[in-house]
Amino acid sequence: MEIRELRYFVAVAEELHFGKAAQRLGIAQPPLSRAITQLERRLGTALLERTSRKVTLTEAGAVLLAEGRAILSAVTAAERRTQRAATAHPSLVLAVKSGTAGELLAKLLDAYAAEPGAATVDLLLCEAHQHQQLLKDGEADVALLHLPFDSAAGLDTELLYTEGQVAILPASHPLASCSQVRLNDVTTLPELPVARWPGPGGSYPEGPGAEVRNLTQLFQLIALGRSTVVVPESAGADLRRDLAAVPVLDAPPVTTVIAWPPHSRLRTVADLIRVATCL
Amino acid sequence: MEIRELRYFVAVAEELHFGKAAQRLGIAQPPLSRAITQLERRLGTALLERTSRKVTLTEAGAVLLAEGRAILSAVTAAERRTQRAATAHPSLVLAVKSGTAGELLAKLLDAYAAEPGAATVDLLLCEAHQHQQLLKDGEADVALLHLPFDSAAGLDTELLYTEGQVAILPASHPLASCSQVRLNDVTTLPELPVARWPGPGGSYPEGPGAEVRNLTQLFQLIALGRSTVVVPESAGADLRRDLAAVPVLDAPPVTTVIAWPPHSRLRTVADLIRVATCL
DNA sequence: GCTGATCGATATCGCTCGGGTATCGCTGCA
DNA sequence: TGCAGCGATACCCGAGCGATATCGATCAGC
Repeated sequence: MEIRELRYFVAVAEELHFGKAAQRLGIAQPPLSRAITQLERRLGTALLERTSRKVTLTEAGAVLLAEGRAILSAVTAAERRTQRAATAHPSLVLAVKSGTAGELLAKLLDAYAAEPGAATVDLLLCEAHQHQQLLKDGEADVALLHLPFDSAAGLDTELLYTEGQVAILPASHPLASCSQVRLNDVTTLPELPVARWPGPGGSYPEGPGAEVRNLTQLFQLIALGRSTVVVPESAGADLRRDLAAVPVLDAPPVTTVIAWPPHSRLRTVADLIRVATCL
Repeated sequence: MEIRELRYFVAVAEELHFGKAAQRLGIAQPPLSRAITQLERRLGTALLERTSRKVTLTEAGAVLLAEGRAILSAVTAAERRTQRAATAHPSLVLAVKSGTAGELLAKLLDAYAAEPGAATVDLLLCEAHQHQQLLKDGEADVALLHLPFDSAAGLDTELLYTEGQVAILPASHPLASCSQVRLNDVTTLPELPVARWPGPGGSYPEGPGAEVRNLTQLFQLIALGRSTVVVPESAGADLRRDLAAVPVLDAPPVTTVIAWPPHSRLRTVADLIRVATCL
């Protein structure tokens, strides 16, 4: 199986249309048809059911689509990482969500900078849920992420920090004076619907709450008495005066982990991980 | 970058000899030289330093070797999994070390078999440290492994079971009557050197202890008063009469996890994981 | 029920490129 | 200094990839 064939197959499997896939690939349709047929012959199994009106994936095709996407990511990652390793002083790209525990990050960067032979660290600010793809595509070398919100599937991780969650409420709200609350107390307030974040696909889940993209927006809304949210303790530190943070007893703890692709052998990555776990 | 080029590069990088690599690949040396040169030109970076006497990897080459091996594994895995998905009733291959907690495994298999739409489960008995490669090569769909002994790098895992460790001693040994011991007490007995297991490479670490491959061999040795070992509690259950198990207070706990490749989308794997975590 | 549009498959051609053999040039060693 | 080992280069041939033209099947609309 060759990368070219895989790239072609993934295009067709995603478009479910030979013509459009060929256009996307910048080739004509007949060689695409032929390449897929040949791939099927090599594997000895049908990947697509085609009539002249509709193309659908077989079971085997669905499996190959998932594996193929991962392989294509790995290939672009390999190319990028190889090229970056060839530069004179390769920098280290650390992917973090904007809003990641500022103190931890500052301490980490300081401690690593003090290491002998430390590389320049480039921060790659990304949206939530994006870390994983950045690491798999080779755009980042290492990331800080928050379980269970972010997925660490297929990544190596080391635990850095565990914290509870707090509810952010308008300072004037009756619950704001409680010393602790339960999840149900805050998620079921009809006057303060819990805000919604974009999911992995970038689209918002259904619900009554407002759609927000970042903490500033969100805190504004809460201060206006229009919403509420449950966030990790560190995100609720240093609040505006008109907001209050109340520990939520039964919210799942949030774990900050440092994550990297499993076959990374860069000394700089290893150093950063060592420093991070010793903080 | 094409798979063919990657396969060629990995061969040369491993052999560090164009002639031998060409032989291993079943092609002549000149096209191999040319393919590597072309790969270097495409990536815009040198991968190998060559004189007419010696070939060495550059930094970039070392990175590409690591990434390339992973990609080649992923490709063979994709082929295998695609072909298996095409069979009428794909079975589920579960990789376990011989000696894996028998009771847990039996319960798991029983519970899964009771699931509606359960697939046949093929057990793939493997050596320690082999699981990971079996999953990455697509020979197994899911594995039971023991942290921190086995590495789960790049795999998704779910925790199943945590247990302490016990020292296995001859029943007649003075320590055998203690209710608990410390690691130091048993690992520093000059008359009973701790047995050695083969490492990830299949070779044995240095040390005074005997080399063993399985528990039966080992228990035999211990009964003869020639060795001792620290193993998870479950491996020390149902011992021969001439052996004793003593809890080791400060040995790290052993965690049995179920592990699977991160982009597995097989319903049968998902079912097995669900059953396993609900045991 | 016919007709045209849509879409994947097939036929055929030209050219690129991968693989082969022969040979060169460099290097370390006797 | 001559030889052996090894990678690079030169050159040739055939497989395979991509393009164009065309076919055949299926569905929509009148």
